[in-house]
Amino acid sequence: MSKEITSRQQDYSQWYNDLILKGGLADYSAVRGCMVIKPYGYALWENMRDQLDKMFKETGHQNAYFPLFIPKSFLSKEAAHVQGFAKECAVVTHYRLMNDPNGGGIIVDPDAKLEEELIIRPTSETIIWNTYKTWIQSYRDLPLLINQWANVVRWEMRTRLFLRTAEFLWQEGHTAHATAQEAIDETLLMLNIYAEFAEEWMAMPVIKGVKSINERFAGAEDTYCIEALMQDGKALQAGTSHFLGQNFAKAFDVKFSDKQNKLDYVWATSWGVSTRLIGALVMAHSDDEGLVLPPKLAPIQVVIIPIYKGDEQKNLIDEKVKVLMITFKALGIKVKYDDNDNNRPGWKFAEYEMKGVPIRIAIGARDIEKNVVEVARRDTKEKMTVSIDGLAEAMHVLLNDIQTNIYSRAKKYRDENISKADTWDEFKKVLDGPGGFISAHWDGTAETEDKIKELSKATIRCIPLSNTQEEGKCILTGNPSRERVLFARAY
RNA sequence: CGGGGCGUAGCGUAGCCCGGUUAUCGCGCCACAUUUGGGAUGUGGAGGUCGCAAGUUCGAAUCUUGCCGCCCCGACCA
Repeated sequence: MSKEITSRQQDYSQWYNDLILKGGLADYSAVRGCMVIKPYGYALWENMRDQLDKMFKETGHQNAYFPLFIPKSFLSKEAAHVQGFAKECAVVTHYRLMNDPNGGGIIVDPDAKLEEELIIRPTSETIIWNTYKTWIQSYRDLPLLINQWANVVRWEMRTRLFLRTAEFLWQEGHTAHATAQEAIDETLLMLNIYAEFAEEWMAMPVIKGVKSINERFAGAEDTYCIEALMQDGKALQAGTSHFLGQNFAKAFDVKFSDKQNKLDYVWATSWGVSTRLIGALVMAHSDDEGLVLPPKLAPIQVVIIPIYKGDEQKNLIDEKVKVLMITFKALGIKVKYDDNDNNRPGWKFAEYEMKGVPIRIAIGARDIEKNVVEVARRDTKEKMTVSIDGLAEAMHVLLNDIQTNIYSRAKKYRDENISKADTWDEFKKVLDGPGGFISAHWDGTAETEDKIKELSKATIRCIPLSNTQEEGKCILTGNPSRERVLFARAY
């Protein structure tokens, strides 16, 4: 009983932290707001990254890499952009250290002050558009479809493991197009890729929508997003895709000649998802026993645990498992045989439950006699006896089944937690009760949105893309409204 | 930045109010043995700038002052 997890009901935040720390995904570090991603957590990120990368490449994007440092003057070229990020920038002012002449150890050399300060990128639009200026002259250079996998820094006041860290890993796509329509199509294409990834790989249902002006990315014309619902009834933005119009092209003077030799500014998009997705994944499926990972992303899909008395039995099991492992791997199943004898089976059972491994197989001498194994699935905690013949195929099917099951479970929860509210009282009642998404009328003004946020801490998560038009009255002001939007308290 | 909590071995803790042997206990770690179908047991062992600094005192984990760090809640945000 060395690793107790706080229950969700007792303290949801603590539960979340326990899962991350005790599940071996990450650790706190010596640096405020920055975490260490441990091998198991990083393996999960690699799986997510690899799949997304594949999807980006399938849609014609290429990877590139731009500098970590952004000259201060670049950031201020797009007015809205700098306003959005100025308050959370880490700034490099010097380039050298020296021994303190007063014996105080190492100090910053005052003579080594940079002429122009460098900002550690909070996002890379500016450095990238400064570069695109030199890459784009003609419509023949378009579209330019680039993605970058990188780390970025945002000096957040309050941080949380994976959900909001001062430094985080992400990908940022930055594309340039000849027409507005093409850029809008790209924005939506990437939004759909994010949604597909969230639903099919993370098994996490999301709502696609567009942000209100208040919630829009700094420098964008339109911000699209996917919004997911966590088990505590709070929403989480899982990915964003921005139509940037010609804002950055104008700020960085990026023009191209069209077929008629007419000069025009190019149209831009940017889109990103981050290690925050790991936080989303954790909160979407896990329970009080630990993580529950979707098979498609789990670093370990099947763990095999031997149960034996003495070397003779152990050897027998080893032989059997060796053959099984080959059949598992042939089907592309990520399997681990844990025959470490430091820990007994019971300990391992608990440990792999904590780590969210989708399937656990226990195999002992008496199983081999009967040509069976014990299979336990993490999502339902169900145990069953399965024949060794065709085991890999059966597990392959079961992994798919688990993937589908946790998706349906999450979707059922999500759907049950979308409520309609037509009055302020109803609205507050849901928020202070179960939470979740609230579909409500809003008069469309930023002032009202701010007021609602101030009064209820709920924000407009998005205006769903497939929204039905419907006459109604704003829940706060009673002013006329043409459609409902989704509110929630959010991470 | 405001509110709350915390800092003692890798982790979790007792001791602090009321200063006084060698700083408590559990987990983990190392060795050996017995074990292995839901977090094993025994025996032996290693491991400590009590967050940092100054002060009070014969004597400080304990009292005083200052500082630092972390976590949780809120404002900011992906």
